[in-house]
Amino acid sequence: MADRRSRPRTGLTREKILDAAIAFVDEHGPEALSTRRLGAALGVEGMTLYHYVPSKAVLLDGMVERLVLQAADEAGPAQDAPWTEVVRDTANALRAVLHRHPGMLAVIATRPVNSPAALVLFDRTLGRLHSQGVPLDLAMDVLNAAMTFTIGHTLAEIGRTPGTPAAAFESASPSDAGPHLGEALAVGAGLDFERRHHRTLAMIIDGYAALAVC
Amino acid sequence: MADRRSRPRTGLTREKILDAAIAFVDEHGPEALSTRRLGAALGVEGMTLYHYVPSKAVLLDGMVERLVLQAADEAGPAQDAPWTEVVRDTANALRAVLHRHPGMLAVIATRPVNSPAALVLFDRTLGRLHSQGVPLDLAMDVLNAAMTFTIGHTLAEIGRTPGTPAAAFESASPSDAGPHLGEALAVGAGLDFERRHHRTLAMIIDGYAALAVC
DNA sequence: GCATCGATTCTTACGCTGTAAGAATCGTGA
DNA sequence: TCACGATTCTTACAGCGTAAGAATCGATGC
Repeated sequence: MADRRSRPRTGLTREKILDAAIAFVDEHGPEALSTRRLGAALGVEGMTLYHYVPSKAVLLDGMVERLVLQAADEAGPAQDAPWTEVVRDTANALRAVLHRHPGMLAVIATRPVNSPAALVLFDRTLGRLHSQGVPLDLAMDVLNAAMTFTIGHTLAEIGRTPGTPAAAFESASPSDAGPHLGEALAVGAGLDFERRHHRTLAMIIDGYAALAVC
Repeated sequence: MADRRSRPRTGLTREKILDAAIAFVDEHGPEALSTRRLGAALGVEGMTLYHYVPSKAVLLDGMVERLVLQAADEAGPAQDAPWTEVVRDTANALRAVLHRHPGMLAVIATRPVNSPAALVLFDRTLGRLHSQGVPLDLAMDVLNAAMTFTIGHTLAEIGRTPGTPAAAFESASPSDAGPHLGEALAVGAGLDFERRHHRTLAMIIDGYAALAVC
């Protein structure tokens, strides 16, 4: 354990940098993230970060991976739950994490999740479904559908441009939205995103459950 | 019609700029789009664009709006089709447009679609569903679900980082992907994205159709 | 034809970005 | 104590978005 000759002077770590970067984009938006500003938030010059992370692209990938791992932890260790619950939990955990880190949505949407850790997680979930008799191709499809729907839905729910924190339709007043949309908004339709997500997710899962039985 | 005293010297137009910008991101990726480079592609200095578009943010919004209008045109004028067909056509048209302009995916995912034109279109589709007896809140939900799923699904399908044109799992060889994912890929599962999109979309639509009947 | 005017384009400049290269600094093992 | 290596900072460069103003061009009024 003495392979490191000297210790960091400020306790800086790749993980600390990634977490600080996630906190930073949550507070200031992804477009405000720069090496110099992130360094300043960590009490360090911008170039110092390059000793821990080779480039900004890798930094962003690391942030995404951190979120994916967090979502996986959250999905809970209900190892023997029926696969429909597994899929539902996974999607809900992803949604919860994205809600807790709204600044990361634009990042995760713009960047493929190809990190080894993410693949391992995906594979593990795939295995859970397969062990319960779900054919592999259906397992791939229902997982992919649940995740992609969740990301798309959360994208529509949480404002996407950093300056526009409101959801897609909340910012539109009923007056300028057109007759039908205006009426729907006046009734309050389309604003309970959690309920809508839950309902559509159930349709997807039920649909694949019916396929898996046949 | 003589309110304009002088004519543009290179035939430049807001629309031409937006189309050139879309073509540019399709070819070089969204991160390569800069005012100077886009100007060069149009045979003009970068600052010239600011005479037609007030900022890069507005430029990006305009590009997204152009795509939305294009998708609406594509959905076809089957005015009296059953609402399930309307939803399906709308989602498929969106998917087709996104496929034709892969560089725009990151842009459209990062930017809310709040333009007046987009709202008018959404309202019109909402009205089509409502006139066939679909309650407004269900119409909102099924449209939102179909669109968000389509965007999320296409995000997962088409590589997201500009340097990574491959789909999410195509780049992962079966060997390093884990046992189950590896087996699934070896069988070729999860690669026919069009079929998968179509199938899950049908589940969503059918699910809401069942709700609308009750 | 010529002058004029306004629309269009270009030039310059500023602070910001990511990051390459190398110098400076500090904690630790010998 | 000394030297080494890990860590941090300094400097520099090209490119970014864009503010401000100068230059240029085409159509119009005389």
